[in-house]
Amino acid sequence: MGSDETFEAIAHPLRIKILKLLAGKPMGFSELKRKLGIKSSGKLDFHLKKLGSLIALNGEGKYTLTSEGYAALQAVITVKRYGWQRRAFVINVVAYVVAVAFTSSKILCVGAKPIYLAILVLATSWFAFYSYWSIVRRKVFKV
Amino acid sequence: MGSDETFEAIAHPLRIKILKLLAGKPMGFSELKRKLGIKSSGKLDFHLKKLGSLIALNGEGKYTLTSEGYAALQAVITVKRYGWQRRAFVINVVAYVVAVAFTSSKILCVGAKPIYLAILVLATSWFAFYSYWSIVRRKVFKV
DNA sequence: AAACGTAGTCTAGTTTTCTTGACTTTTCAG
DNA sequence: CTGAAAAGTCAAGAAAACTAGACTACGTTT
Repeated sequence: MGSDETFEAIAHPLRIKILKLLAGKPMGFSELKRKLGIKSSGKLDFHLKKLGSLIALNGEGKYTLTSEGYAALQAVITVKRYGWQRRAFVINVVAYVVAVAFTSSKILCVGAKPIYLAILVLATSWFAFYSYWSIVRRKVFKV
Repeated sequence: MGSDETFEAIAHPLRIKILKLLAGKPMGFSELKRKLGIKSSGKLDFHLKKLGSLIALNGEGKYTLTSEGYAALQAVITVKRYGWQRRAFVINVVAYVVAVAFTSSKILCVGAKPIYLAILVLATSWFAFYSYWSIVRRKVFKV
């Protein structure tokens, strides 16, 4: 499934709902129909087919998200929450902070002096500020 | 522009082409028409309007990408190249490695013993392996 | 056997999206 | 001033997306 088709697959609200429901747990045809509150079987059939390789049937004959479907849903949720651009920034900062915290704890374990921790904290602040500033300067975020 | 509308805006191949062209340089109406190889003005007009806040007119009356449009295009390109899921993984690992490299250099500057560097390298390997493994185990990537 | 629930398919019609082509308006060179 | 190119607008038709509801098939319950 190319990206064109993926974007098209999630361009309809009902299909996003389906992805969200299936992220909760695998479901059969009728259960989905009930949870979505739709009366027409044809309608559900139509949209399930549009979802293509984002969903699949498991051994018990229930619909599940494929890895592609799970990832597409994550993308929708992230974009809804942060917008397209903020995403990369948030992920980067969080990853850095986690990494530094982890590193700090390792360093402290072997009895390093607190100066190293201070340096890490300063480095983190600098990294966060610099990242933010460079993004602001490039006017990447909306105002 | 909400994410639903953004997904819809880029759900058509021609509109993705327009974004790509405008990423190259700002263009006027006729130049876009020529580059896209379409004869109908109405068609171009229609799709430009669908793109909504992803594009805007600059001072010279040429169409340009807004920050939102640029970000949407980046998303399309990234999805095309890596798929939905690999993206977050790649960003995280790269961010971690950069962060650790940066931290290492700071630590070495103040004359720390090489043991700290070794710990960082081990931690990095562990982080990379663990991330990869947890993703593989959850079958997030396609095979 | 009859009724019920699940899991759909199929068709026909509605709505929305997309495309065409004719038309307008502005700008700018000759 | 005139003609041509740029930059659109608009209405109408074609195409695609969407929906409703009837229909099938199969296994379970009564």
